[in-house]
Amino acid sequence: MSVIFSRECEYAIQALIFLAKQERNTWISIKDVAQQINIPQHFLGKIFQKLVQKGIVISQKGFSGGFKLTKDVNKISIFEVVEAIDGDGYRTKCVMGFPDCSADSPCPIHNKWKSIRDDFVKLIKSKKLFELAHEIKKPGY
Amino acid sequence: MSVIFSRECEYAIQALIFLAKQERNTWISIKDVAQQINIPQHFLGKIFQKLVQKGIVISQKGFSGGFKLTKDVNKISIFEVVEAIDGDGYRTKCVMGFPDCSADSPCPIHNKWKSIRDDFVKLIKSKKLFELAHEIKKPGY
DNA sequence: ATTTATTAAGATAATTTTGTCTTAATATAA
DNA sequence: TTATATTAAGACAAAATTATCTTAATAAAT
Ligand code: SF4
Ligand code: SF4
Repeated sequence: MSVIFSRECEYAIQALIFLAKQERNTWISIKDVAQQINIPQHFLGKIFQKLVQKGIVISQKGFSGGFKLTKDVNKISIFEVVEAIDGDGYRTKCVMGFPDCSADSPCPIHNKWKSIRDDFVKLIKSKKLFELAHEIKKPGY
Repeated sequence: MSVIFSRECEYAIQALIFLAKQERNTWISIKDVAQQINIPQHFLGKIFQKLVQKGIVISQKGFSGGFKLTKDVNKISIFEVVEAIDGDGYRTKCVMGFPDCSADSPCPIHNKWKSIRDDFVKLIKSKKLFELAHEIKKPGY
């Protein structure tokens, strides 16, 4: 199992960090991305389709087409990517899986959990692709 | 998708909180637990098998058999339950899914993430079934 | 125009997770 | 000793997630 994000979402983040490292205003093909960061090509294709729909990347069909980011790399946060792919479940649902609990009479872990969760959301909102692209050192990046 | 723990693990936590609410030293049947907290009976059966193997509950076959907690309710933490069912992946793997990253040269989110994660582990280590059983108010509990 | 490299999209498949069914073993009660 | 209620265990099934394959649409280069 993954930690918090789905596999799909993890791939999205990794792929966008890769895109953010490339020269701006050039079309990068799925094939390139998938090969370089070593994730399944066609699965990534579908992920990119979602990201196009959400306005995070733009696509160009045909010869020497591909994808590029719509906004500047310092305007796209991890949070945005997660919302686009996984939605908000990770920050709205009960961590112990209790259904129908809206914390009107919170259990002994709720408030602390909420604070931890909020810290996490703050973290991924603050971190932009820019920073990660700049600093991350992985094989192929 | 669940938040952090697998469904299986969420069920385990819920079931053990239920057990912790029952009178000590009485055998509680899977059927009772499953019906009361509204989770699949046979799935819960397998979960309890794992918990028996890990020494968190003890089982008694046959007529008027069932399960009960081995230790006292204030000695079993959520952390213990999670380790038994989900293992340690949630606190050891990369949150963005990068393989082969042991944070020797940490990326811009690693340290903050680590600190948040450690807070969470501390939280679930500190909360015992006792507290939750005592305070949680859910239908059927 | 034709070829080629690409995304888009849908069908299919594999894997993992979750859930159900069935039978055997076992312990109690009658 | 027989009937009954239970866990144990394994087979099976359904659903969700992840991954692959195929074809169509499209755009550029020749
Ligand atoms: S109060 Fe407790 S049980 Fe309810 S949603 Fe919050 S963490 Fe879950
Ligand atoms: S340093 Fe960054 S990429 Fe590496 S494990 Fe930590 S969070 Fe993941």
